[in-house]
Amino acid sequence: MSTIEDVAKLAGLSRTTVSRVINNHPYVSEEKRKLVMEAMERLGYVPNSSARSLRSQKTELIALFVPRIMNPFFSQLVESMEIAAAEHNYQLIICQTRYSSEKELNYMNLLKTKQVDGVILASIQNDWEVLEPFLDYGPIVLCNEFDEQANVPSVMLDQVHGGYIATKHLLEQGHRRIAYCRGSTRSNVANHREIGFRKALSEYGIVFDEQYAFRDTLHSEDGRRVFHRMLSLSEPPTAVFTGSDEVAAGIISEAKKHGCKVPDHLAVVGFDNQAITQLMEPTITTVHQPVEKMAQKALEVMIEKIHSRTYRQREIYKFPLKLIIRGSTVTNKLAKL
Amino acid sequence: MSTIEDVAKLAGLSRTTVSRVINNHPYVSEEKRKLVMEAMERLGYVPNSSARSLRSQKTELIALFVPRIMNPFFSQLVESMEIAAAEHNYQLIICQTRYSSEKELNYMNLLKTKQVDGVILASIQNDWEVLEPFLDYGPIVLCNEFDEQANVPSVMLDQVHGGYIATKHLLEQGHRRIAYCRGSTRSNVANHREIGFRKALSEYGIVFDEQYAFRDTLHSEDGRRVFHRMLSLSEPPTAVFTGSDEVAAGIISEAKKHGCKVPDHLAVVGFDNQAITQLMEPTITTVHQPVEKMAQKALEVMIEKIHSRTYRQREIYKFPLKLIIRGSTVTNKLAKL
DNA sequence: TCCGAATATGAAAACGGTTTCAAAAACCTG
DNA sequence: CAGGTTTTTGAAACCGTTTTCATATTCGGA
Repeated sequence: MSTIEDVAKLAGLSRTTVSRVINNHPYVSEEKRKLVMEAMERLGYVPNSSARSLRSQKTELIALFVPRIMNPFFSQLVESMEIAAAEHNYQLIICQTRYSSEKELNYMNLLKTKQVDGVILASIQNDWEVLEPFLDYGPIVLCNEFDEQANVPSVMLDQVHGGYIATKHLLEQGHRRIAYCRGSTRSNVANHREIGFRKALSEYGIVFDEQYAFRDTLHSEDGRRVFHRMLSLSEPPTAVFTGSDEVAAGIISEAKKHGCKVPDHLAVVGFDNQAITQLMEPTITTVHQPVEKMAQKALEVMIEKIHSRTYRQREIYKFPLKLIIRGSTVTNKLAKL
Repeated sequence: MSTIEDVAKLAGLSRTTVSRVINNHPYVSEEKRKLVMEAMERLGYVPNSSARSLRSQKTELIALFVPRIMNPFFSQLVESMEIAAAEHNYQLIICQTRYSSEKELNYMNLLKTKQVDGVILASIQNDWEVLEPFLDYGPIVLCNEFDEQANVPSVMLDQVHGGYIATKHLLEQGHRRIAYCRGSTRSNVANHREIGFRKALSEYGIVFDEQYAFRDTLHSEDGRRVFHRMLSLSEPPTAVFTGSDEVAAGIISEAKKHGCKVPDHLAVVGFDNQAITQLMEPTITTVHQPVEKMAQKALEVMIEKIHSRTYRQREIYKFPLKLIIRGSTVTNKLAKL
C-alpha cells in the first residue's frame, strides 16, 4: 500500500507537489505533473480517504434516513438519491429508523462524529427540538417529510393538494361516504394529506366522519383489515382514499375475495403510483409523486449547504402532485388502459 | 467542537488515558475513568471518526453492491443487510451498479481508497479476474450472486434446486410445454436456475426448447412482452417459469387482460415470494428465498474476514429454497388461500 | 524485605494526507 | 535594468485519534 510519500520519492518531488497534482491545484509545471502522474501509475497509488477527510474536514458521505427500505416509496427515494449522490461524487449511507426515535437519535451521531458531511431526513421520529442541536455539527435537509418548526431547508411535495385532488375526484364521481386511510400518526405528510382531504369534503359540505378514518395503515395487510372494518360499519363508505398504493392494493384484493366489486361497490384511490397500480385488476387510481426530482433537489440543496456552511435557514422547495385516474375509481373502459 | 486534547486537559490527564477510557482498555483506575467520563460529558465530546479510521485503519463501513434498489428482491436484501450491519455497529454504503461494469469498477475504488472495510457483492458485472486484484486492499464477499472462479466466501441459495422444484411442480400438474423466463444474461443465479429447470425437464424426458426461452426479463413490462411472444408461437406453452414475481405478475396481468385464464390456460410460477404474489388474482405460486438469513450470514462472514485479514479463501454457504404453491398453478380452492 | 509481575499513566510517534508559509525562479513593465 | 507580480516548489504544521514505549507505582510471594 503506497502513500503519497512513496509517490513523492519516486517522482523526486515533495508531498506538497504530489498533493497539488491529485487535487488539480494550479501552479504545477507540466513537466512535474507528468512525473507525478507516472509515479502514481507505477505504484498504483490511491489517496487514503480517512487521511483526506481528517485534514480537509469532509467525508463526501451523506446519510439518508428512511423508516424502512422495503416500502416501495422509500425504495424509489433511495434509488434516486443514490444516483444523484453518485453524480456529485458523494456516497450514501443508509439509515433505517424503523419508526423508532431512539434509532434515529442514534444514527444522528454520524453527524457528531463527522462520519458524514450531512443528513437528509426522509422520515422524522423525534421532535424538532431534539434534532435541532445536531445542526452544530453539520447540515440537515428534510426531504418529503417535514416539520413546521424546523429551521432547515425542506424539499417536499404539495401533499395538501395531493389529498385534495384525490378526494375531489371521488366526490366528482358522486361518492359522499368516503373513508380515509392515513399512514404514520406522527407524519406531517399524512397530516397535510388529511388537510387536503378535509378541504375537499368541506367544499361539498360534508363533515369529516371519524368512523371513516383509519390511522397507521402502512402495508397491504393493513388494507385487508381496513376493508373488514369498513364492511362492519352500519353505513359502509362507497369510496376510500389511502395513503399508499400497497394499502389500496390490500383493500382491493380483499374486496375482490369477498365479492365486493371495485369500483362499483367500492372506489379506491392509492398514492405513489407504484408498479402495482398497473398490475392489479382493476388498475389503481393514484397520485403520482415526482420522487426523482425531489431527491435530486434535496441532494443539490444538501451539497450547497455543505459548502456554504450555513445550516440554520428555513427554505421550502415544493413540487406538485398529479392525479392519475385508472380503473379503481371509474368504470370507463378507456381510463382502464 | 472539542477534541480528545480538550477532554484530557479538563480531566487533568493525558490523551492516552482518555483514549483508553473511550476504547474500554484495561489498566485505567476507576477514579481516572470517572474524571474522564465527566470531562467528556461536560464538553459533549465525541471522537472524530476520520481520525480514528486513519490511525486504526478501519472505517466500520461496508459497501453493498446491488444492480438497483427498486427491484424488490434487492430492496429486501438491502433492508436486511442494513439491519444486520447496524447490529454489529457497521454502516452500509449503497452502490447501485445499474448493470454497468464500469460503475461497478468505479465503486470498487471505495476499497482501494480505504473508504470501506469490505465489499459485499450481490451482483457481479465484471469477470472475476478483473475484481480479484482488489483483494489486495480488503475483503470481498459474494452474497446471492456468485462466480465459479471466485476465491472468496460466497453466501448463496440453492438456485439449481429452486429451478428444479418450481419446474417439477409444473410438470406434476401435467404441463409439458413449459416456457422459461430468466433474468440477466450474465447472472450465475439465473444460470443455476436454468440448470435446475433443464434437470426437471430431462427427468420427464423433455428436451429444452429454445423457442420457449426468454432472456433478460426483469420487470413486469418484460412479462407483458413475453406473454405476447408466447401467444404468437405455433404451439404456445401451457405453463411458464419466471425468474421473478414481477415478471410473473406482468404475464398474469397481460393474460387476464386478453382473456387468457390463469392457471387454466396458462400456469405461472414466480420467484422471490414478494408481497405482490398475495395481491394478484390469482395469487402467485413462487419460490421463497431466505433473504434475511442470507444477508445476516454474509455480514457475519464479512466481519470475520475483516478481522482475520485473510481474504483469498473460497468458502460456500448455501441456503435452501422453498416452493410455495398458490393459485397461479393450481385451481384447488384451498391452495388459493 | 526484596524482586518480579501486574497495574497505571504519559510522552511521543504514527496514521497519510492537505494547508500554510516562505522562498526561489520566471516574467513583466516602464 | 530595477522592482513588482506571477509561477513554481518544498518544509513544516496540522487534522485528531491510537499505539508504542518507557516509567512509576502497587502488589504478591518467597
